[in-house]
Amino acid sequence: MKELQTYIHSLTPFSDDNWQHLLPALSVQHFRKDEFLLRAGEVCNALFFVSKGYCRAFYDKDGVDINADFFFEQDIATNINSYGRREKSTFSIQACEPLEVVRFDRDLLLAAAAADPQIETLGRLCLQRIAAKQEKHTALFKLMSAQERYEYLEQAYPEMLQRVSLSQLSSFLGIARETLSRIRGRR
Amino acid sequence: MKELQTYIHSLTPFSDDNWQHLLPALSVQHFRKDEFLLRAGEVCNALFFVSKGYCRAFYDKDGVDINADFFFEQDIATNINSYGRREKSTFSIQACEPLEVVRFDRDLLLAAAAADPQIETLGRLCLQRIAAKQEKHTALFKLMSAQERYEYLEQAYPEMLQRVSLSQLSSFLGIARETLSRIRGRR
DNA sequence: GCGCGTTTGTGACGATCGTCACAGGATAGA
DNA sequence: TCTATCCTGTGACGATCGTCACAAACGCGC
Repeated sequence: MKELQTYIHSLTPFSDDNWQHLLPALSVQHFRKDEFLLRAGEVCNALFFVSKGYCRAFYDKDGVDINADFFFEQDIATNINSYGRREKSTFSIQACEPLEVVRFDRDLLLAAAAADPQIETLGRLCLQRIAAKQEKHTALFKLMSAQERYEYLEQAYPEMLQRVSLSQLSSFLGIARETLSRIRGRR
Repeated sequence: MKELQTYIHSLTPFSDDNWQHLLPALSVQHFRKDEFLLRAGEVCNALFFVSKGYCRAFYDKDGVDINADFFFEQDIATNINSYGRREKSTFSIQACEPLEVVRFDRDLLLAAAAADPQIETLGRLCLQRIAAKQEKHTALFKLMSAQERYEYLEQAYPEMLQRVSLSQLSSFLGIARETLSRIRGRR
């Protein structure tokens, strides 16, 4: 919870009163490694603020995992298409380590936002972050080769390389595990 | 303006009163083909709702245009990273046809949203749309080969193939113009 | 320290895709 | 109608990357 408060204050002014309005929508949850926060096929009814550990979003492509995204401390994990449009999720979200999150329940959050505009603002700013992250990530694939994508990650998000295994990273970068191993080798 | 009203009503209930609050932030603008809505290096101070025509967002990679996105009628064009975080834009936005847009001025919009929560809600919903579009587009590159990406576009956004030239489409799909020509050829 | 499962490295080979070069079509303006 | 320009198709070739197979390294529990 403390981490969340810090995060919120970094985004927008937020009084105790605002916090009291928000609180009913929140719950702290714990997941063991490999447990699911969201399963493909379900409709996503929550945002998950990561306070400890990390998780991944991944597609199942013909029985093979393809990682869409990783969410570390202070990231917000969700499926926007599912959360926003009430569609079935096309990917799953799963803990990669013992995980602690603050869950934002969608219905309760909407009620809180209707009662307190500052919460609506917070929601908008979170979405801005999420959209910005996506915008950057998509650019990787348009502008860079496999090797360049890896090198970009190396300098822009070095912590990710420390925490995520090569096999998991490869599909996130859209390349084969073997290719990533070779890219890393020649340096 | 009419198109914008229809669009807004499709997102959220919006009274005349809300509209009056929003109006000062809006202006209708016209661009000739090839004119710029935003240039790389500038900070993005507006959202652009496309009412007629279409435009593109593109990166300059070593002097070559790489299309990041296309925005058609009822789309909202902007650079989220620049608009949200006040960073210099890494891409430009340019009219591909004679273009009519409704410009949302950032400062005036923030003021309007502070005065009227329903405008804040509208902003959140627009961002949700933008993020959802990005989420889907990124998935293309992780899950599909060049040919599959083209075929996906063919069935999911057939209008795009009608309006955008093959050369422009190719960089959007992350493939060479020649390759796209061949993909289209074998069918 | 030993064994077992998981992760990473490597070799061989083929498929896909990008690059360069050029030719044929389409389009618009004089 | 003629020409200049832009867009699209196509051939040849090489680079990159994926796939399959297997070996080496690592981590973890006993």
